[in-house]
Amino acid sequence: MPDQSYSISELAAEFAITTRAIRFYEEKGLLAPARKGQQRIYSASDQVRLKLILRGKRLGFTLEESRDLIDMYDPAHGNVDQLQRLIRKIEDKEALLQRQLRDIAGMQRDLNEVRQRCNDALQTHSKTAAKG
Amino acid sequence: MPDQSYSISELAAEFAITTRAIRFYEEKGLLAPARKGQQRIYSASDQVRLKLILRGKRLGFTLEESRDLIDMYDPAHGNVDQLQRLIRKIEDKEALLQRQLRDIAGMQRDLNEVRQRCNDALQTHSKTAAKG
DNA sequence: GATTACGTTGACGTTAACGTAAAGGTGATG
DNA sequence: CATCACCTTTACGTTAACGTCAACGTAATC
Repeated sequence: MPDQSYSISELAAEFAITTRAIRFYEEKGLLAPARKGQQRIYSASDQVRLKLILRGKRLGFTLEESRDLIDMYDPAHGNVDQLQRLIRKIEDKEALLQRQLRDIAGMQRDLNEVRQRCNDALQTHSKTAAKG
Repeated sequence: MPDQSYSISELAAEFAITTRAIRFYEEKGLLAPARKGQQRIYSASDQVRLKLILRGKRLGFTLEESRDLIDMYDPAHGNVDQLQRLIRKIEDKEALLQRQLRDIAGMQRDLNEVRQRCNDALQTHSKTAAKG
């Protein structure tokens, strides 16, 4: 039995994107679904790849970056040289993620500060309304 | 004394971007530097705004989103209604950041797994080389 | 067998975020 | 005063990531 399969519109619905986007990802080499005649048949691993693409997007990665990242998953690692280069790429990405963590922390601090000021202002408003 | 001021190329150098980009941000309403004749003079607060713009970019925000975010900082909050809407926007952004945190964590797990496999493969290679 | 629902491949349009000249102003310097 | 080094505006070019038709195939259904 084939593990599981999806039509293009099923995947589109599941991830709330358009079929056009899915075909576009294929055009860019991020997906390579099987075919049944003309029609695309997506496997479970295709679905996972799509999930990874969208996660990459949420983190601000380009499709090309996501493709590179996803390509790391398959063991296309031939020789030692390639493996070492792959490790360097991984470490680069990890450094980027570290920076994003710092950026998020900073932005969270800033947002909390603004919210605090908002709440203070609301307090003032309610007091004014009560006393006025 | 004016706190501190920068020319456009000084800012560009500091943040490793082009002057074109800085002017573009102004065109889009994210910056509004003072002028000395024709020339732009950037204040310390302009420099901070630019820093915030770039942080937003690193987190995958569009310039418009960053502009909205940065506009929150100034207390342009008039009435209660506006304050409450601002708080909702803040909470939306915070939810987005939470999701990014989860995404980053997931990607870190994935990268570590791939790195592990790489290292294993390298081990195998070195053993083969030693024995061969 | 015509409609409906789903799929396909082009191909052109659009938006964001700049890049890249072009053409010129301004102030110090050899 | 000519040459830099820096600045200005205007304007067209570019890339990514799709959106939006158009024109068509196919399979089930009324």
